[in-house]
Parts: sequence; C-alpha cells; structure tokens
Amino acid sequence: MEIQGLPGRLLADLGPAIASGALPEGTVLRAEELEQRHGVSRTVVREAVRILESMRMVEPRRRVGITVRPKGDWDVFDPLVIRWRLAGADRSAQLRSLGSLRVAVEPAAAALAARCADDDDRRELSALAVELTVTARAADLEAFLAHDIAFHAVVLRASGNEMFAHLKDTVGAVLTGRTEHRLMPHRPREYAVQLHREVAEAVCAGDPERAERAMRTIVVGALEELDATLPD
Amino acid sequence: MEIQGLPGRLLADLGPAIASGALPEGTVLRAEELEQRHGVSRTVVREAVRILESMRMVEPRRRVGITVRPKGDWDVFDPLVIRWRLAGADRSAQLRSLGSLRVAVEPAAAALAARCADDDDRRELSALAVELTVTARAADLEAFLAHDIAFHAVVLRASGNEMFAHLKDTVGAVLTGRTEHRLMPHRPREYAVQLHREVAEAVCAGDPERAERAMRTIVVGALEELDATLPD
DNA sequence: AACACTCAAAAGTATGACGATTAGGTTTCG
DNA sequence: CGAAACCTAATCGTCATACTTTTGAGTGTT
Repeated sequence: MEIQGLPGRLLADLGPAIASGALPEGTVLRAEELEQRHGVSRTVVREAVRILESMRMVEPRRRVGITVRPKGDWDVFDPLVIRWRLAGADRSAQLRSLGSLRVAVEPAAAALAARCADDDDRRELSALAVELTVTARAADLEAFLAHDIAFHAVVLRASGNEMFAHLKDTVGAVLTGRTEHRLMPHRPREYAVQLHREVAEAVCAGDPERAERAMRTIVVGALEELDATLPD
Repeated sequence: MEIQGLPGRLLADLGPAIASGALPEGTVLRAEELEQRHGVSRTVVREAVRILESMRMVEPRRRVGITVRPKGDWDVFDPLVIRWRLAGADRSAQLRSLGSLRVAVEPAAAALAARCADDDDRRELSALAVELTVTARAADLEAFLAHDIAFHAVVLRASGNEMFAHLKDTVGAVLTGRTEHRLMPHRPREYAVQLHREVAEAVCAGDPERAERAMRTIVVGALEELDATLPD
C-alpha cells in the first residue's frame, strides 16, 4: 500500500512536514538541499517530488525551486494526504471534513446496499452486528473498533458503487483516529450499537429508507460527538 | 494542473491506455521497453511509473516488471484517474458512480451552504441563477454549461467543507462529459433551471431544508436521465 | 522610466555503472 | 523420486555525473 523504497521514506518525511504546516505555503525547497539533508541521490528526490507534485502539494519551477502550494490546492481525497493531515496539526479540521463527508455518503450507501447487497453481504453484515453487540458489552474497545470498521466497509462495498467502496479506508482512518485520541465514549453506547443492528436488519430486509435513516442517525451522532469533543 | 514535462507526456499515454483497458489487469511492462517505445530516458520512465504507482494503477516488482493492477485497486478519486476513465471505455460506469456521488454530496453541500455561505457567495449564486435562466432561454448550450459548472462549484465551496469544495472539478467533468456526449436534452429544461433558482433562493434565505431538497431533485433527475440514456 | 541583453541558478533530461531482489531453473541430498 | 538448498540471470532500484533548458534578476542602454 505504501510507496516503496527510498522515495517512500523521503515522502514519509516531506509529506507530514508539509501537511503539518512545518513547511508552510510558499516555502521553497531546493532539490540539491534535499539530496544532502536526506543522504539520497537526485533520482530519489525527483521521484518523491514528482509524487508530491501529482498530489498538488508542491510545484517545482526552474530557477526558483520546489515551492509548497497552498493547502487549498492539495488533493484532499488522496489517502496519503488524509493520513498525513490526520497525524498532524489540522487533525481537527480533517476529522470534521471527513465527518461531514460520512454524513453525506454513508446514508446513501446504506440505502443502495439495501437494494443491491447480495446474500454474502447480508450475512456478513448480520454477523458483524452481532460481534459489535458482544464486544460492546464486553467493553473490548479494540475488537469493537475492528468490527465497526469492517461493518462500515461492508455497507460501503455492498452499495455497489466503486467510489463509495473506496471510502472504506478513509472511514476506517476516522474511526481509528477518534478511538486513538479518546474522542469517543469510554465504552460503546448501547444506543449506537442498536442502530448498527437496525442498519443490518434493514439491509437484510431490503428496506432502503430504514437503512438510510438508521445510518444517518449513526453518522450524525458521530459528527455531533466530534464537534462537542474537538478542541478548537 | 497537469504534470509537466516528458513524464507528463508519458503519463498521458500510459494512464489512458490502462484506464481504457488497452493494457488490462496483469499486463507486464518493462521499463527498458517503455524507454525505447517512447524515446525517453530511464529517469523519465521511472518518474511516470512512480506516479502511476502512487495512484495504485501499477506495481513495479523486481525481476518481474511493472504489472498493471486490477481496477478495484485504483485511486478512483484521483482527478487524473477520473478523467482517464471518463475518456475511455468505462465512461458509463464512471458517470454512474459519479452520479451517485453527486446525489449523496451535493444536497448535503447545499444544506451546509444555506447555513455557512457569506454574502459574496450568495450574490454570486444569485447572479449565476440569472445567467442560467438567460442562457437556457437562448439555448446557448456552451454558456449554459459554463454557468452550470460555476453554479455547482459555488455551492460546493460555500458549504465550507474543503472536501466538498474539491469535488468541483469532478462535478465539472461530469457536466462537461454529458454535454459533450449528447447525454442531455438538446436545450436545458425549464424545470431544471427553475430548481437551480430555487437552490439559490434557499441558500440566500438561509433555508437548509429547502436548498437540500431542491438540489436533491436536481441531481436525482440528472442521475435518472443518465441511467435512461447510457448504453449498457 | 522603459526596454533589451546577459548571466547564472535551478530544475529537467540523458547515460553508464553498480546494487539488490527474486522467479525459475539446477543441483544436491535424503 | 521428491524436496530442499543453491545458483543464475532478469529486472527494478539507486547513484554519480554531465549536459540541456528555462527563467528570474541584475545590468546597462536608450
């Protein structure tokens, strides 16, 4: 999944540095300096910079250097950019954006899933709803998180829309992030778990409206909790 | 916006070739072959391949070559991937996916816009609604398209959510695509134009429910028209 | 002050050499 | 005969260097 090799390591250094604001908009890097500071060759620097350029985070210009572009230009849907931002300073803003995106997408995905899911999807969803209930009662946060991520991933996949399906990692990152940073109740709320069961039932019953409504309640609740908990 | 230089040209060759299915999943390319076939150096080939790798469209492996990855792995949110797919064989699938995404996102964006838009946004939106009406009456498809794109871009931006805002180019690509391929009525429907005015009014009045409802009618209508018109 | 000219700085490209990894065949041993 | 260890060649990965192209900025001329 990661970019491999030395360019990958350079990227893992530069990306977070830019995303965190340590290298703010307008900062000018020079390729030769990067070579020396990281002890790598021209080739490696160029490949890493090319990738950052394709994410629209930097713009190399002759006679000038490699300039950091304004945040507004970045490819905010790129998985790497999302991860870097979640790890850095504007984690709050990123979480809020992703929260709104979830509110828009996941209810629609649930409705589609109720229409399009095949038998395997439905079985898997039911099983995960059970697992969620069990791990919530046991207050096993780690297992709960894993099943929660899997649950939302199945709904997104079952929607039959490839773009929705690809948001699974993003949603997973959000759920992981908020658990890691203690942004959620110490033990899963029974009400939330019940809503997940509701989604599973509605999808199995082929009831789009009910699935959509239950999922909306889930993600709206998550967003409100986020807004209430986030610092700034 | 485009990737510059020779790697950009190579990318403009390889990307569409993969996206269109001319180089199907599992195809193995060799760097040296690409050098010769395109008359460029290793440097150039490597940079282009690195970018494709970051889009998860290819995977270079030692002793094997550069293999084309299955479609399911691609970064379907990458603007370049979207453009390549829209230009190629699975244009239909791409348009459908994007249609569903619009149905999910744009109503939510309209609701947020009704809450968050500043005075400039509201003014701009009203002006664009007027322009839409005028150019629709004149059956000036080209101008209508431009204003339509601008209209949706303003709504997305005014939502205050950076991720929504970034979908503006994507939505623009969809609108352009369907006009180019005669997938819409020969002249804009009065009903659709009226709905745009309704969105503008609701946003200006700060009425989220009304804005959301009108926008949903627009995008659902567009999706249904798409489904009715698309070949397969 | 406006314009043209020059120069040097930085990225862009090409090339040859070498290193590292690994698929697939070959040998060896049980 | 089969399996495990071993070797080999193919291919990507990295480095170092030289050269080319673009372009911002300074210089000087009108």
